[in-house]
Formats: sequence, structure tokens, C-alpha cells
Amino acid sequence: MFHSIQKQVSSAFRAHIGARYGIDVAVAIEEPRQSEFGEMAVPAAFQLAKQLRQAPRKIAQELAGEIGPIAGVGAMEVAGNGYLNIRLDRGAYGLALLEGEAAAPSASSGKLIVEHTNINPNKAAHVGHLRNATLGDTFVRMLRARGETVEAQNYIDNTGVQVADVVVGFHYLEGKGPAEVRLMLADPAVRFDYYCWDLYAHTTAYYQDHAEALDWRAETLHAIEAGSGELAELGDIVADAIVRAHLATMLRLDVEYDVLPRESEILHLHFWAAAFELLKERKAIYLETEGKNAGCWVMPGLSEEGKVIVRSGGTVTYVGKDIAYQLWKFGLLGKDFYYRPFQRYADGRVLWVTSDTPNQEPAPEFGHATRVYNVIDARQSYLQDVVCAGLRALGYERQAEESVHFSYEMVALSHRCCADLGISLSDEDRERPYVEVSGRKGRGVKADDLMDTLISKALDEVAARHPDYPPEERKRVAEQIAIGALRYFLLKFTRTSVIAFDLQEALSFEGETGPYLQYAAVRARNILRKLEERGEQLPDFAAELKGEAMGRQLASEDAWQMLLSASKADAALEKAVAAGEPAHVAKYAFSLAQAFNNFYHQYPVLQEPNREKKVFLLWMTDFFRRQLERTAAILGIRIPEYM
RNA sequence: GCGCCCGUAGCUCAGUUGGAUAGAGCGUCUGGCUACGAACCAGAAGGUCAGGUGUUCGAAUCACCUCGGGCGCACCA
Repeated sequence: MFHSIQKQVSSAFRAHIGARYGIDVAVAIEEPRQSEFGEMAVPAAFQLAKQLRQAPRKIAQELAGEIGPIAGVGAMEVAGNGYLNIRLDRGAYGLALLEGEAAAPSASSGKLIVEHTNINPNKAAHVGHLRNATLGDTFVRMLRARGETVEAQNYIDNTGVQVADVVVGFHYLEGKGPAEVRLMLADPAVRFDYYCWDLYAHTTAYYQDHAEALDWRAETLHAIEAGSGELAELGDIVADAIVRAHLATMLRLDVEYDVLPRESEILHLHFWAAAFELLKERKAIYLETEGKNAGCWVMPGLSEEGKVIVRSGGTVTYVGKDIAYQLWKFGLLGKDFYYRPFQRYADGRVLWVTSDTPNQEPAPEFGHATRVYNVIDARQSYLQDVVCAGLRALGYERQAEESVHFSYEMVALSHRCCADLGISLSDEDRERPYVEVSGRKGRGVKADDLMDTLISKALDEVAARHPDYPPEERKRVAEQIAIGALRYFLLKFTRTSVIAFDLQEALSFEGETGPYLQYAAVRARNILRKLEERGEQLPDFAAELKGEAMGRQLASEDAWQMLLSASKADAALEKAVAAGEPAHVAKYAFSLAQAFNNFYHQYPVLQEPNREKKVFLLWMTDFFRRQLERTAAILGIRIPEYM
């Protein structure tokens, strides 16, 4: 509601200024810091002052006097040395909220692809991966809340070096073949993704002392690329099992996907070969004949020596495959995958995976995006630049523009966190402000361990408050609280901020946290539930709250400010999408919860003796509830039945 | 060396396209539970927005420089 009035005010000013002064300006609408200044401030007079060679205050007075009535605006006044402060018509505003807004027009940006998670399928997920998935999933929810068509992709690098290293571990270091590994998978006592976590660290450590073992890796990589033999079979088993483990981990956080494009299909369906031909044909890459890159196909320009796309041995680098994949996302490759169902979510939606053979079941159309967001950490920005440069070199300027590197800084570990987890640090580590997570060293906080810890803490809190509620119900509530805490914690930082992960901070359920948000929503629901328990009915708000009554109740400054902040969800979402910043939604959600808790303490709704006021307060409660629920849903945070 | 990011209260972080008196949480201190459940609320203390120069009506925000920290610049991804 607030957002739509903002837009109306802005366009009214723009039209008036155009007609009156013959100047076309995009009129900014600000929100004054002090609420006494009204709800909106228009600094347009400052913008015009220079061109008109007049004092801003004088222009502001002219504007205020001449612009005429704007729907929803109650009063307009000149303030400071040229601000135009706008006060809304409170009664009309409240009434409009009560009647409900017209559904947001569905945005028509075409299909948007958001690629996120993308964890190497060779070991358990850690907190860093959770930041990626939570950011990506929340951004998907934000876009969908605006009516966009979004496809969530999770790319699976199942033929890369990291998978090969675990295969090397099984085959060469532990002497295990496919049969033995399958037995492990069938053994409920073995936590396979955790086992691989250790095995991967063990294997990379082994390379340190045995350089000759790197030949095993090369051999394994070739076998996996060729897709035949025992090593390739091991690679399949490992990657498939770990992907399933990752999906299960992400499902705990309510993160779901539409399709899993796999690198093996990019190879087997010759996506790379097609892209390679294009790149050669359009001279985007060349065969280096001298220097350290002799024998490689190289893309020039980005760094001094260029970026190797095809190694001298003839194998493709990850970036090469990524260029082919990016072309496919835009429908530019002239090829498509086959698809088969991989699993089914609780609501019946199918998660598809790419396949190299045709399948009976008809799949939806994937790819063909107008814009692509790649959620990848900031350390890989160079590689994302290479991918874009590849598109440009092929003449796909527009698609390069529409390829967004949705970058974020890494998650590291705080020193206190390392101490809590018993991670030993070198002297060098100790001097740094935080400690980098390292899959190779097996150093990090596993995602499932973190969630388990959170759940057990939440369970203690729930049990203390509700000793006689059924245990399985308490478990469900605790899970929702734990996940709410985790998602909020990962989302409250802006993308450019490095998170020095601190277990004690993440475990907090007080202050600016997910549970604070959940608690506010639970309280709002409790009021409405208690009302019915007392045998009363939720009033017919539209019938009982006419314009005058609404105006009377909103004359109270406190009530007005509370309603105002509760009604800014659209404006907040709009800004957050424009900035590509889920943290803005999180911050808004927190301020919304704060406003409600304020309201909760100030007004004992059910005790209110005055009928009109009670109806108004109940309506406010219900409005807050809806806004809290909606905003929490965008953040992927569930509201528990009780807390 | 080149490129990107960061530097705001004791700590962790927000701060809209440059706007009016720089905010929040945690921590510290003071108060508030007879249940619309305190996982909450009210109040207090706490700032040279790293430093400098510039741009202008106006700078935490933009430009340039300096200092401090992080991350990249692989035939790994």
C-alpha cells in the first residue's frame, strides 16, 4: 500500500513539474527520519533549484501550492530549506488496507533462472554452503513474491576433481570397490557424507607427501570423463549418494529446486563440443603455441596470460563447461538435456535431473531464461567474468548483460568458534581476524551438525516452557525455531560482509533473530485464538470500521506509526529485489516484529472495553499477523504453533 | 604488481537513487511478569562514520590519495 502511494506521488510530481516547468525529472520519494515530518518527503525542489536558478524553498512553495490534490495525500507542507513533507490521509489509508490491495501485477520479465547451492558432491555440506543456499533460496522467494517466473537450479559438478579425490581415497587408499562402497551406503551406522568429509581431507593430505599419487587423480578424472570402468562407477556412486545427502540437508532448511543440471550430461551430450565449435568459429579462443600455456586453447584478455579453457591434454576446464552451461541457460546452445524425475517433494512437485538418454515421462521446459542469477561466492568473480567474456566474444552482448553474478562474501570461523569446536590453529591462523573454512583440511562446521545443535537447544527451551505438550509436537516446534534462527542469522548480513561464524551468536534466540520474528507472529495468533476460546467472534472489520472510525483510531500517533510500519512490506520487498539484497527483507521483518511487540505491550486487545477501539485493535492484530507471516515466508521461516 | 571487497558505539552489523538531529542487536547499568505466556517491553550510558583533500545548497554515502585488513589474478572448482 505504502509503495503504491509512493509511486502515485512520484508520478504526480513528475507530471506536474513537466507541465509547469518543462523539465522531466525522476522524482525521488524519501521517508523522513523524524516521524513528525510526515510519512513522505519530496526533495524535488533541490533538484530543480539549479536549473531554475531559484531558491529551493521558493520552488517548494510553488509546488505545494499548485500541484493540487493527490489521492491518499492528506496534507503537504514546506519544511527546512526546501523539503516538501507529505502527510497521508490516515483514515483513507487504513480503509484501503482493510479493503485489501489489488493483487500485485505479475511482473513480466520472462523467465528468471537462479542457480544456487552447487556443492561439490564429494562430502557433507558446511556453513559456507548454507549461506549460498539460503541466499539463493530467499532470493527465489523474493522474486516469486513479486510475481516473477523463477527456475531454481542446483548445478552438480559430478565429474570434477573433488569427486575424483574421494574416489582415489576409496580405491587406492582404502582398497574399496563399488561393492564395498554400496555396502557402506546400505549400512545405517555409516554417515556416508561425513565419512567422505574425512576421506577427502585424508586424500588431499596424502597428496602433500606423495606427489606421485596425483597420477591416480589424473587417471580417475579420465575414467570419470570417459564414463566407463570401476573408477567411473565409484564416481557415480559417490556423487549420487552425496547429492541425495545434500538435498536432504537443504530440505531441512526448506530449500527446494526445480532441476539439477549435471556436468556429466554436459560432457556426454557434447554440450562442450558444441560450445567449443562456436568459440573456435568466432575466434573467441585460440590455440597457444608458446609459453607456459603452449598446447592449450586460451581465452585472451582477462589476465596477462589469458585463461586456459582446454588443457594441453585435451580435457576441458570447469570454466569451459560453465560457458556451455551458461549458453544453455539462455537457450543459445542449440542443444538440450534429457530429463528424468530425481525425487518428489512433499507437495508432489517433481525435482528433475538431467539425463543423457530420452525418458518416457514428459519434462517441463527448462532453460531459455531472459536473465540468469548465479549465486556464487565473491572469490569466484574472476571465473564469472570469464564466462561473461565468453558470451560477449560470441556476440551475445545482451545475455552477458543479463548474466548476474549474485556474489557474496565467504563464511569463515571466529576464533571463539574454533575454540568452542576444538579446532586447533596454527600461529598464522591466530594472527588473522578470522579462520577460513577448508574442505581440503576438513576444517569447518558441518551443516547437519549445526542444525542438530540448534534443534537440541531449541528443544530445551520449548520443553522448559511447555512440559506437558506431546514430545513429537515439541520436536516439530523446536525444528522450526532452529531453522528460523539459522536462516535469519545467515540472511541478516549483507552480501558484501564476511561472516565470521560464531556458534554462540548463531545459537542466540533473542534480539535480532529468527525466533524474535516467530515469537511476534505466534503472539498475534494467540490473541486471535484466545478471542475464540472466550467465545467471541472475529468481527466483520469492513462492516464495523468505517472511514470515520478508522480516522478516529489512527489519530493516535502510536497506532498510526505501528500501522504504517506494518504496511511497508511491498516497499521493502521492492527495494530488496532492486538491490539484490535479501538482508533488507530480513531487516524489515525484524522492524515489523518490533513494531508488533510494541503494540502488544501497549494495547491489551482483549481487555479493551470500547467496542470501536477493540475492533480496531483486533484488525491491527490480524493485519500484523498477515504481514508477519507473509514476510517470514519470503525469508523461508515458518511460524510454529506455539513457542 | 593488477583487480574486487571491507573499515561506522566495547563486540557483531544496518544505514535507501548524496538529504533534515548517524541506527539496531548483543554486552553493561536501571526498571517492568497475576497468562492476549518475559524467547518480551521501557529507560540510560556509549560515535573524530579509519585519515586527508576535493565535488555541492547538502557527504557515512560520490571522486582522488594515504593507512589498515580480507579475497582473487591455476592446465582446482
